[in-house]
Order: sequence, then structure tokens, then C-alpha cells
Amino acid sequence: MNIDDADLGKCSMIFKALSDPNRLRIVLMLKNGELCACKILELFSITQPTLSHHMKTLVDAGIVNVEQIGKWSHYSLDSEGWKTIRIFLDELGV
Amino acid sequence: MNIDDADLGKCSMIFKALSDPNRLRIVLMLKNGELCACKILELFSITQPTLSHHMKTLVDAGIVNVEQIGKWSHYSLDSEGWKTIRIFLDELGV
DNA sequence: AGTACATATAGATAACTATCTATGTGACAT
DNA sequence: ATGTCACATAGATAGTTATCTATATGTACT
Repeated sequence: MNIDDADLGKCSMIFKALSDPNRLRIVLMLKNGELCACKILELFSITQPTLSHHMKTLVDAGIVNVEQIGKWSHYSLDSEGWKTIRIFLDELGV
Repeated sequence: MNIDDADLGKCSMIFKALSDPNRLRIVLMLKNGELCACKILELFSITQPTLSHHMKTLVDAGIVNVEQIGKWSHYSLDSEGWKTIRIFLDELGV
């Protein structure tokens, strides 16, 4: 198995998305299924725009899905993105 | 299994260390065993101080070991650190 | 049409990061 | 002791990020 520059770019983007403790808390909240932003916001002491920024980072990295339903944004884990870094770790043998 | 704030701090530090493509290249180089800094430097177009900075980031995060032998620094992957994020991913179920 | 609600965007600021050049440190050989 | 080699540290700079306040957008209800 070979990892090219595009893969490295993708992986580093995912790892960067995970480099913030607040974002780690968010993905842990999504572990048991989807949540809307307002529900996530209840459990934090950050403002709504800051949460919005974090969610965008997670979605752009490809590890969180977003589905618009009416005025709500429903977020859930995107297994494709997570698979990308699993492959990287497997390749490393760690 | 419960993940506390200290674990989150550790994980986010490791993920941050992995958020740079150059550092991903470095850990891939260490996949097959230890290397000294000068050997790693040969394969890059960065300066020696920049490499030194990257290695410090990886060591501080706990995913790379360093052993001083004479004037050489021998770097290798530290399985303990990698285990930490494996546990996080397992806990997430991704 | 008007209001309330959920979320996104704009713009500002302070903190952090990646990189460089220049210099310091510590080990080894001569 | 002197020079060389491998690496670390200091200091500077340009770019990025996390956070906030203020405002915009879009949806649903009345």
C-alpha cells in the first residue's frame, strides 16, 4: 500500500480538525447518533458562531456529515473520513 | 470506557502533531525503524532548525521517541502515544 | 407581512504555528 | 585546544486559528 501526497493532505486536514479539545468533545457527542447544532450548543460554554465554525471545520475535513432538515442542521459522524485515518494508522503499523 | 479532559488534552495534542503533512511524512519514514535526524533531513527540502522543531513537536506529543547516542539523535515511533489515539477512535466506534 | 427561531457569515483581535537566518551546545577526533 | 559534526535554541516574520460581537439568511408559524 502506498500513500501519496493527496492522501497526506487529506489525513493532515482530518488530524487538524481533531486538534482542538472542543471538537473532540463534539465528535464524542455524535458517537451515539446525530444531533442538531442547538443540542450540541446546550452542552458547551461557547457561542453559537464559534460552534458553527467548529462544525464547518469537521464537515470540511470529511469526518462529520450535515443534513439540513427545515431550519435544523443535523450532524453525524461520516465513517468515510474516519476510515481515511484508520488506513493511515494501519499503514504505519501503530 | 470514559474519556476525561486529560485524555482529550492528550489526544488533541497528538492530533495537532499530526496536522502537518511534513510531520506525516516523517512518521512514515520511521515506520521501518529508527532514523537519525540527519538521515531524515536528507529526504526533505526544509532546513535543519525546522526539522528540529517538527521532531520536538512529535516527541512532546508522545508519538515519537528520541534516544541520544553520541552526537546523534535517534528517532523512532512511540507505540504508547499511538495507542492513545487508537483508544479514542475505538471509543468513537469509527 | 411579520415574528421567532436555527444557523451562517463578516469582521476584529489575540494567540499560535511554520519557516527562515544566525548562533549556541555538546560530542568526538586529531 | 581546536575544528568539525549533529543538533538545539533564539529571534523574526508571515500566515493561520479560536474566539468574540454584530449582522445576515432562511425556515416555519400565525
